[in-house]
Amino acid sequence: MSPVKTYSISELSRHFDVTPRAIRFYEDQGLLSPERINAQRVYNDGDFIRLKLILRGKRIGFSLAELKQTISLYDTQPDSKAQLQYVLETIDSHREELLERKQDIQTTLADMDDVQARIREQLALL
Amino acid sequence: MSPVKTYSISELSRHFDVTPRAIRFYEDQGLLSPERINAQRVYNDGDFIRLKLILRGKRIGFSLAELKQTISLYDTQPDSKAQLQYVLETIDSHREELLERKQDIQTTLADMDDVQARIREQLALL
DNA sequence: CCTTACGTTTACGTAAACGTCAACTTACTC
DNA sequence: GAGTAAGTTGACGTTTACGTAAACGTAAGG
Repeated sequence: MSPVKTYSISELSRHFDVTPRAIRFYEDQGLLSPERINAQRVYNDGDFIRLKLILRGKRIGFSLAELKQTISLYDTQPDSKAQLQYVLETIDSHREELLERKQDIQTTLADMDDVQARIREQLALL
Repeated sequence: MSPVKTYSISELSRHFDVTPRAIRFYEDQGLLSPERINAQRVYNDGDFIRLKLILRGKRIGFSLAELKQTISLYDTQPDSKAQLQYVLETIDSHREELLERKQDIQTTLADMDDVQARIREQLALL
């Protein structure tokens, strides 16, 4: 009875500005597994979000293999205390990586400030 | 007369934890051009810094081709007003890209917070 | 019924960024 | 001067992430 919103591959393709080929490739790699109606792929909101996470992860610099790990980590429902603890720690280590990359970006932005400041001085002398 | 500090390829390799093969590859791609003494590569402080920028740029997610552009942009001394203006604008567009990637990281960090919070709730119920 | 749009699989191609020999020279060290 | 370490240039191999073309199925519109 619940009317579930669905998407075709071309709708996703347009929405996220990626080729259908790329979306199918993510499925090959085990990152997506949409339903099928007559061999036709039908994506739901869960798939939509997963694709969003994939593309964001890619922009950040993670490989598809890493993203597969991460997303399955977020997806699955671990039950044992040990499993939950493990997930917490894994996220912590990912967090450190992200903070390092963020620091790289900050440093680069600061470098850009320096370069631009020098150029503006040059311009002032003309 | 100025005693210029120099480095061998293996010194750079150890310092930055990259293989000599990678360093030579960056040279092939026009990102480095060390001096030669008897066909042996000799790197100076400028090369040292350039390599540092290359590796940081790679971590951020730029391709070697992009880095070549960017670094040559920072290196060369543009003279005309138009050139200086062009450099300013180019840096601005790079800055926007970096801010977007930084935002991606922030969003991901926030997602991680959410997931961890939910996991801690789960743990509290055990 | 024909076309057009959209989708499918299979398979080979490709660009980027190195890894991995191989075969050789150069530079110390004993 | 023989050995060892470090460096050099090809040249081919490899992984990742798709692109591209071929050949075909399906559903809707005129």
